[in-house]
Amino acid sequence: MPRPPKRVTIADVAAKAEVSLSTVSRVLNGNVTVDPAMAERVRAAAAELDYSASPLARSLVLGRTQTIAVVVPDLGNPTFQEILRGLSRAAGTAGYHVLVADSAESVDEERVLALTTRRRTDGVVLCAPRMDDDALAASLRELSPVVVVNRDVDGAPVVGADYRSAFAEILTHLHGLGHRRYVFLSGNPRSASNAARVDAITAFADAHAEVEITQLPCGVDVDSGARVAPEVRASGATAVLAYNDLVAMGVMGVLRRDGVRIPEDLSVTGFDDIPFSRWTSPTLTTAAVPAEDLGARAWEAMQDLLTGAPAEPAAHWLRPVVALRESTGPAPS
Amino acid sequence: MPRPPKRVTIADVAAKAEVSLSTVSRVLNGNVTVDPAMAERVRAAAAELDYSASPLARSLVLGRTQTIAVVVPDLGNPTFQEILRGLSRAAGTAGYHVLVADSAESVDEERVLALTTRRRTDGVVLCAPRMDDDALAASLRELSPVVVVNRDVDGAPVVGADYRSAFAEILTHLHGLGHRRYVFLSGNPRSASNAARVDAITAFADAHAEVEITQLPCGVDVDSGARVAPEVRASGATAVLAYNDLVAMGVMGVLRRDGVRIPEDLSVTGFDDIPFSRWTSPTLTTAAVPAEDLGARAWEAMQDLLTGAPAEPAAHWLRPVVALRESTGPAPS
DNA sequence: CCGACATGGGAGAACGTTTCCCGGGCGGAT
DNA sequence: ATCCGCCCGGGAAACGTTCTCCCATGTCGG
Repeated sequence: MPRPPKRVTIADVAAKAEVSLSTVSRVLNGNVTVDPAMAERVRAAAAELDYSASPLARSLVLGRTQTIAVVVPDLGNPTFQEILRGLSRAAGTAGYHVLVADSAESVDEERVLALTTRRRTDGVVLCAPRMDDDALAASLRELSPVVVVNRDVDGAPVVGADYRSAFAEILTHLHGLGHRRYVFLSGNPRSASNAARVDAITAFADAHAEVEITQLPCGVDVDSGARVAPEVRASGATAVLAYNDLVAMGVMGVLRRDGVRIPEDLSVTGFDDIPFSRWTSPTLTTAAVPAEDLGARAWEAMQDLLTGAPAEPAAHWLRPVVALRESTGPAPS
Repeated sequence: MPRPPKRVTIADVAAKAEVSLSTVSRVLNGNVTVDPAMAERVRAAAAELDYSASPLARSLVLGRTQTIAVVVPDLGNPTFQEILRGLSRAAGTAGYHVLVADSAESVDEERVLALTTRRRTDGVVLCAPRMDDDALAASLRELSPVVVVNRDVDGAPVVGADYRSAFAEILTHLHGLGHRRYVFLSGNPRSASNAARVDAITAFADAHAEVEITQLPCGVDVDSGARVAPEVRASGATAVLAYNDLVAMGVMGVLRRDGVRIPEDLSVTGFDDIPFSRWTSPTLTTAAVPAEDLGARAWEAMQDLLTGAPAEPAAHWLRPVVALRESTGPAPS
């Protein structure tokens, strides 16, 4: 007898307990009062048959799936991973499941993924969406309820890190150390968090006529940082603003190998405060983005939407905290 | 008129195209031949109404959800993240969705998560399950189809990295450099990948009577490595086998600060070949675990199960490749 | 003692699909 | 020309729930 893969259904329980389907449902959901003896019989039967209601059928009739979708541009990105982690754990404790989709940085994929995953879930969290403002605005309507992470937009609750002000803080720190010539190693040009850094730079340059900030297209990983090291030296800048810690480490690695002293000859800053930044030599000045918190907050926003809580599509901007370490020092005279 | 959130259903399409529900379904699924004119009418109506079938209702009647679940002990772990990434992308291109669950290293959670997520999906991928052998064997039966990653077990396809032989290779490398006294900084005692390392060590010690290997309970992150640095120095070993790259970096950071020269005084090895290991000073000898590949392979195994392909519950062990770098050198005489 | 009302359980519709089963129409063969 | 068979499309069952309606029973008050 190989396998009767017949799942046990509510009808089986009803038959065993000698009651109607309705009663089984009532007992198991506990909404209304049922005769205690009967209820006990039902519970016993359910336990004996190891019955649990089919989530599918349940979802179909109830119109909710107890699941939310998360669309991420790249699951390999540590920041998104942490956001996902925070989100997943928060949602998990609330009894919700998480469907994750990796758009592989493709704008088209992102749109269709959001749409298709939305249909099997109760809501969507868009992580740093890459699509342009118009497409995003249009999407938000059909995706509702939807929460957006790390991108400023109207029409949905927003949760994000305030890269702009954290980056400004780093700039101010360097300025205070006497630096006047900076080079910024930029990341993904279409990402909002890159734009936020550029904003901070522009504002800073406008406010301080004496500073000169050049931008160098780079990338987001260690290898990218290593690659641009020669250009950094050639730039003549005294301070390097890396897009993130990985880039900073890449550039520092090569520079040190070439005999450049950090921070005596050149100051370097990172961003994200990944664990290693405490252990590089020199240790890295950077800003800690509360990514896991971000995920948890995103869940809260989603939960509010789901439970129809007071409609306040507000934006929550969490301020990264800047960690000053050894890789920044006074500008060489 | 705020919102008639009435979803467009197959009946709407049928009405608009003036055919029966059955015909709409037939046209849209394209299984059987339908009168071309009729089919065109149906397609036009569907397009106009922007109709797409409810995945829920579809799943209910079809008995499959086009979704698989992945249960992971900790989404914060870079290895699991990469596995998830590979898995997610592979499944995505095959039109499958991925439900992810973080068990937060809890054995109980792991079991119930696997069970509940299984019910809303077509199969489960268990990543490095923490539960004991008996519980796992029992679970496998009720979870089927199921694929297990990074843990050796009967009763399901297994995909994993061969930590054991890679670790053995590192040991052999150090032995060839003249090292005889080793200290191993162990990770999570209940994880299978830690056990694999211990296996390799035991076998190596058995085969080489002259070597002495002590174990030091440590952890899996940078801070843990930094913490045990004093004990490492006190041990008198000439080679340190860190559980992974993070630990290696932690311990190297503190040792170098204390004036220990690496590799002249002490050789250090890591594991995982995270991107930074190429950029630490000295660069780190380690082994590259093909985690993303692992995820892709896990999907392939699952797909075979799903499509009822030739039943070969084989185990695929991917061999990590060892990268010899600057952190290992001849034993001090 | 009878009627009114409360209470609790059963029957069945609904959720939105897919697919089985037939019936009807048409073409080919005898 | 008639019959047989084939093919296409419609009706309805099925998937496994929840929930609304309605009826039956029991109780209490007049």
